[in-house]
Amino acid sequence: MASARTDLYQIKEKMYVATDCIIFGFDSGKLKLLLFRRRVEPLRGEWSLIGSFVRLDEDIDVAGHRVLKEITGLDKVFMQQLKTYGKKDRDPGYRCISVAQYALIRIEEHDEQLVEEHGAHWFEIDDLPELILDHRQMVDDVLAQIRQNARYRPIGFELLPEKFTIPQLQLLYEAIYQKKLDSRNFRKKVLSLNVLEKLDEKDRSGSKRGAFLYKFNYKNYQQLMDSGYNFEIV
Amino acid sequence: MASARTDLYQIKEKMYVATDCIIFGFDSGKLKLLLFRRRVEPLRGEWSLIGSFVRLDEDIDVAGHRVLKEITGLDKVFMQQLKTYGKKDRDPGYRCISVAQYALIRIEEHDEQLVEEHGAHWFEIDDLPELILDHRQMVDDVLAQIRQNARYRPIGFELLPEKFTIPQLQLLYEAIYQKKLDSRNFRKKVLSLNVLEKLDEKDRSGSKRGAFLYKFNYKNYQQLMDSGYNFEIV
DNA sequence: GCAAAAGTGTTCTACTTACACCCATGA
DNA sequence: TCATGGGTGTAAGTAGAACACTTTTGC
Repeated sequence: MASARTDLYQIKEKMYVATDCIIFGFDSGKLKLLLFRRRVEPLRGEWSLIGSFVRLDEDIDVAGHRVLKEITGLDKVFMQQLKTYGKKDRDPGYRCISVAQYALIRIEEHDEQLVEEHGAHWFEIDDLPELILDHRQMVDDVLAQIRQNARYRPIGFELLPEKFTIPQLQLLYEAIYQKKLDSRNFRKKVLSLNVLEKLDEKDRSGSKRGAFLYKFNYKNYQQLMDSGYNFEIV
Repeated sequence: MASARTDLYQIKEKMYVATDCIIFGFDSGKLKLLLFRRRVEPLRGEWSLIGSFVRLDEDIDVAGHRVLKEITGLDKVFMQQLKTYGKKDRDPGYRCISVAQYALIRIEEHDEQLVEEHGAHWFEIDDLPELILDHRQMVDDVLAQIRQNARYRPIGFELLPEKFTIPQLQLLYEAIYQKKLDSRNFRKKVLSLNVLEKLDEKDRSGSKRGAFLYKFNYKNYQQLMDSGYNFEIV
C-alpha cells in the first residue's frame, strides 16, 4: 500500500511554467487592458495577454515584474497573483501551466513608445478582441476578483495618478462596477474612511471650476485595516 | 530591441510542479487540518501538508483530487485553489513550484484507516506542529482566505454533515472566526437567507431536548447569488 | 426537579440610500 | 451670462448589535 503511494508521489515530470500578466490601466473614464499580438508560433499574430516563461532561477512574481518592465518600462507596480491555469491541454503542443497575475498601473506613467515597439495596445474592457487559449477566461476571472476586492481593499487608488480628484475616483469605481454612483454618497463614504489627504491644489482639466486633488494616505489605511475595519466602498 | 525581447521570452526551462492540499475538517467544535509525516527525502519524517507532483498528463485540480482520494478515500469534495508558491529557492535541491489547494471535507465521511496508513493526523488549527518549507505560510494564507470567503460564500456547509443543526453551524462559524457569536442574531441571519431547509428530524447528540436538523438548499443559494445579493454571515 | 442546550423578540444604533440645489469658473 | 462640472445636507429606511428568559427533556 504505502509503497504504491510513494511510487505515485515520486513520479517527477517537469513542465513549462509561464506567467501571464493582466495589465490594467484607467484612462478617460475607461478601464483598459493592455494586450499584444503574439510574436511566436503557434498562434503568432493573435491577441494575447502578455506573458513569458518563468526561468529556473526566477521567482514567479519576479517574472511578472520582468514582463511588466519590459513592456511598460514600469517598476514597482502593484501586482497580485490571480490564479494558476493548469489544464493539461490548455496549451497545444507541450504541457505548460500559467500563473496569471494582474497589475494595476498608472496609465500616464507608462512608456508609450516601448508599448508600441512590442505591438501592444490598450483595449477598453468591454470591447476586447478574441484572445488565445484560456486568456479570455483569465480576464473574466480577474474582473470578478477585482470587483470583489475593490469593495474592501483600496486597489482603485493604484490605477490613479498619485494626486487625483474625487470625481476621478468615482469614475474609476463606476468603470469597475459598471454602474452610476451617487456623488454625494460616494464622497461622504470615501472621505469618512479617513484615508484621503486633501491637497491645496486643484485639477482644472475636468472643469472650469476645478476639483481639489487628494493623495492616498497609506499609513491611515494600514491602521484602518489593522483595526479590523470592514472597508467597503461600493 | 524586439529580438532581444523575443529571445528572453523564448528561454524555456522546465520545472517540477507540485500541488499541496490543505485539508480541513470540523469535529467536536474544532476546525482541524490533516497533516502527515513526509515519507521522502529530504526532510523525511517532518510534518507536512499532503502533496504530490503534478503529472504531465494531469490537470492540476485533478492532481489535488487524486491526492485527496488517496489519503481520505473521498471523491467529489469541495476543493479550491489557494495560491501558487513559486519562490525560486522554496524547495531545497531542485526548482519546484507548488499550487496550494484547499479542501473542505465532512470529517465523519473520511476513511480513517486509510488516513492512518499514510501516517496522517488531524490537528486543531490553533495547535499545529512545525511544518516544512513554506507550508506554514500556506496555512496562514488559507485561514485568511477562508475567513474572507466564508463571509460571502456558504463554504461552511461543506464541512458539516449533509444534515446539521443550527447550533452546529454556529459552532463552525465560531471556530472559523475564533469568536463567540450571539445565537439569536446568528439564527435570525442564516434563516433569513432562505438557504436552509428545516427537516422533521432532530439531532439529540448535543442535548436532551434535541435540535432540529437542516439541509442546505443549493438551488436557493444559487438564486440568491445570481440576484447579486451580498451574502454575509458574520 | 434540575441541569443543559434549544429556541425565541424587541429596542437601539449606525449605516445606506434617495434626493436637489448652489458654487466657481472660463469662455 | 451661461454652460459645465464641483461640491454640499437631510430625512427615511434598513440591517446589525445588544440583550434575557422560556422550553424541552433525560437523568
